[in-house]
Amino acid sequence: MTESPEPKFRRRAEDRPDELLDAATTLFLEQGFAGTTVAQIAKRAGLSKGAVYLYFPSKQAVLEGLVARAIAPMSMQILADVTAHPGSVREVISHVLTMMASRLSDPMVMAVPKIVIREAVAVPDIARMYHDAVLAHAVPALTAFIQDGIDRGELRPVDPELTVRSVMGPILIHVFLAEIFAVQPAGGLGMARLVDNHLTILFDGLSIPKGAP
Amino acid sequence: MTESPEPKFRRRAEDRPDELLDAATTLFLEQGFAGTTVAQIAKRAGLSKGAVYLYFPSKQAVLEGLVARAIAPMSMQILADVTAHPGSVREVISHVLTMMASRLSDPMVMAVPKIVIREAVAVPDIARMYHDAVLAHAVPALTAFIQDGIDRGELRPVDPELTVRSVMGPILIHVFLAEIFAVQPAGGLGMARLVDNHLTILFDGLSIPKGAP
Amino acid sequence: MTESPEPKFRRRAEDRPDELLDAATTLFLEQGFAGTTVAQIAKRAGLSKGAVYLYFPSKQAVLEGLVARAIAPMSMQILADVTAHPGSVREVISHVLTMMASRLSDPMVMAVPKIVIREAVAVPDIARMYHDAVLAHAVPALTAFIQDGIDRGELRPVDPELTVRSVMGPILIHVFLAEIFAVQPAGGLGMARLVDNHLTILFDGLSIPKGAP
Amino acid sequence: MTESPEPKFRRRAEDRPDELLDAATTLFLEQGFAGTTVAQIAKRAGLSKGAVYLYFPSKQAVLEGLVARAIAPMSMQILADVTAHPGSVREVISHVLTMMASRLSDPMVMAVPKIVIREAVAVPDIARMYHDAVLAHAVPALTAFIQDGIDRGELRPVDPELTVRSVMGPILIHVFLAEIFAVQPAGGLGMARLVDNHLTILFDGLSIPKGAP
DNA sequence: TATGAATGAGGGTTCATTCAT
DNA sequence: TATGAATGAACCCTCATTCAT
Repeated sequence: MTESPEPKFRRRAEDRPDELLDAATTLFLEQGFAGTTVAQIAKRAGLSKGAVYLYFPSKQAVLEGLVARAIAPMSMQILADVTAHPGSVREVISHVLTMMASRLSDPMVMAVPKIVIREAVAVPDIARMYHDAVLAHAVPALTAFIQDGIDRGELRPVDPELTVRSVMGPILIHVFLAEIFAVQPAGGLGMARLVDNHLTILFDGLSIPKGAP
Repeated sequence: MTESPEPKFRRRAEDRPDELLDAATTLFLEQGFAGTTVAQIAKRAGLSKGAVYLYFPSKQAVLEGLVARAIAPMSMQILADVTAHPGSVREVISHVLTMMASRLSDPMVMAVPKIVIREAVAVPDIARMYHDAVLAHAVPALTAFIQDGIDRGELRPVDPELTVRSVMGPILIHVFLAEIFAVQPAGGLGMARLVDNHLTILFDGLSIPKGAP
Repeated sequence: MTESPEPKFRRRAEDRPDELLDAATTLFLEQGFAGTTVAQIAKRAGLSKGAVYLYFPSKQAVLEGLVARAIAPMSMQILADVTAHPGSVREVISHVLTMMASRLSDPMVMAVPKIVIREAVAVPDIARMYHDAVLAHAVPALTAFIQDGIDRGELRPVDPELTVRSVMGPILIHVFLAEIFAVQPAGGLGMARLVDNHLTILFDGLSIPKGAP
Repeated sequence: MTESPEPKFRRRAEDRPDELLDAATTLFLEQGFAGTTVAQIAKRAGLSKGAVYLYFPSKQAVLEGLVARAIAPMSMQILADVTAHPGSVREVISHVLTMMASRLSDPMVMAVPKIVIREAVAVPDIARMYHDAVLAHAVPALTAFIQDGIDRGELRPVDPELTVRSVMGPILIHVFLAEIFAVQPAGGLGMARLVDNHLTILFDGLSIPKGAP
């Protein structure tokens, strides 16, 4: 085979879809789906406008593709975190939240859920994709995990399905407040401190124990 | 003939803006801002397209107007709830969350925050409006309230600012899961049960007290 | 009779058309016909938009009305100046040009011809109106007057019709250069100086007479 | 088959801008800028409406482009005519006026100044463009040329700046009378006769010399 | 594979004109 | 006579998509 092994200035065609998805993710995040033109995506990916249609049949397909690409690993991760519990409930949840917090701190990871939330109304497909691939797995897994903790006598006998909201909610709201409304605590995002504070409340409660001195 | 059956024109319509805002709220919610045309808004409000511009200088002004209209009462309510605390911290927070839960169950009340979250990226003005009018008041008020509880020895010495996330997060995430991804517990939305479950965890913690039999 | 004899704040209805025409003249001059809205005219005349249509059937009718109003006196004046010649050709033309120069220096007098020239292309009616009322009288009158001068031996045997251009052209171009392109001589408009200079050339020629010492 | 009969698309069309400018010139002339739609321009140039925006960012840019295109050669020509004077003042001016008259007789040449005069109010940019590119060069050049003639003793000691009006005015007014008001001498436009008549008056004056028999 | 000229439908906005009051 | 809310027809401009090369 005569062709140069590493052509510097020609990307390999099979990288193109990913490059387009990267470009689109950034742009959809910054400007919204409707506010982003195909030309902008193409330019940012270093292609011509027409070439985008060689890889995706429509602009909406780019959006769906970007969600699909992000979903797989995310779904895996959460399940892995929850399923493999090598310790007490508190230790596992502590680990899951810490992992989640660190991942959500990465703007590129946050990007896709934010886009999904924004565009779900107009493109119901992607809401369903996200639901089916992420939530439909993660929420039941967490629910089962909490049920397990109750069954084993580690946790108070709460409603496990509703308790999932208590476990995840504070972390998610923290991130959304910061991302959407730029509402941050005095000292910066401080995800570690947040997780700490949240875990204390989550397991020990806000109230000072009656019997304490 | 006692009254004209269908007046083609309505004159001196000082409630036209409100009718337009109602129409726009529904449509923005269902189709997004970009996906809604001025003609649709007009039609739903029973006007011609051009008449919209008698009341709002632009489509974006309709969006801003709709947010502005919703903001005032919302901001008042939250503050009123938090400021007037006629009981223990637990009682007040219980009351606040119950109120909030009941209000968020009303689709027309949820509509505006959902629209704001969706459109905040593309129209930063409305994110700022919402922040300034609602969050900038509510979050500090809650923070101060929690600090107060700590000072009075009712609450564990947590970080009050971060704790606000623990107080509100679960309720908000519950609603969002339901609204955006149609994720609901087995028995329906069940806001009352959610608040109950959350309050138990929030104040008493998930863990079963050590000293318990 | 109880009503006040001089109602201060109610203009008499018969003044309305003139007030509208005044307003329109200023606005058309500043912004062009297409660039002026009926609402602007109404506002400037102190009426409501709808009231304009009580006096003029259309926006274009306002334009035509404004031209018609200005045409009558202008046409009279020129004819009077030319027809009644109480002196030599040079004296009469000197007088006509001086009169014309002084009138053209008045912005409100210049306004209408400027508007006509601008809008004549799009609204052929007003070109014809202006032509019929002003030019169709003034040009032949001047032509006849020059022919007369030739017949009486006062003027060189030139083509009288073409000579009208030589008589009027310099003055008109001077004004247009100033009005449209803001091209003025060093010392300001200087209409008197222009007329002087022009008359000298017009009657004596630029060339220095051969027989002069 | 030697050639495709009617190519639906034309590619790599670097003369599209010129075709658009030609189309726009005709239409602006006939209907005015405001009275011409982008669709009309496109249709006349054989393009779709949207394609116009591939070549010009706005309708106004088309207007400016059309003026810019016409300005360059016009400015050059006038300067060349005036600067290179290979003869007496009378010979040069005779040549300049003849040239000018012949050029102004071409409707496509007259088109641009007419458009500029019409639209200068609404789009002040083009008045300035025209002034800077054409008048700011031509008027001073003519002024200097006349001053030169005076200095060399060929011309009467007139005001050279004002005299420019006397030189050019009659020709310009002749054209404008014809173009705008369809006022023509009995025998048609007759530019040659006009220039002749005007030159005689300009250099020798209307008056019959005193000393003549 | 890649380009970019070209299309054409559609949206926001303006405004002359009408009409109920 | 006077108002000004309301209409509806355009118009400018954008942009996803197509297609000849």
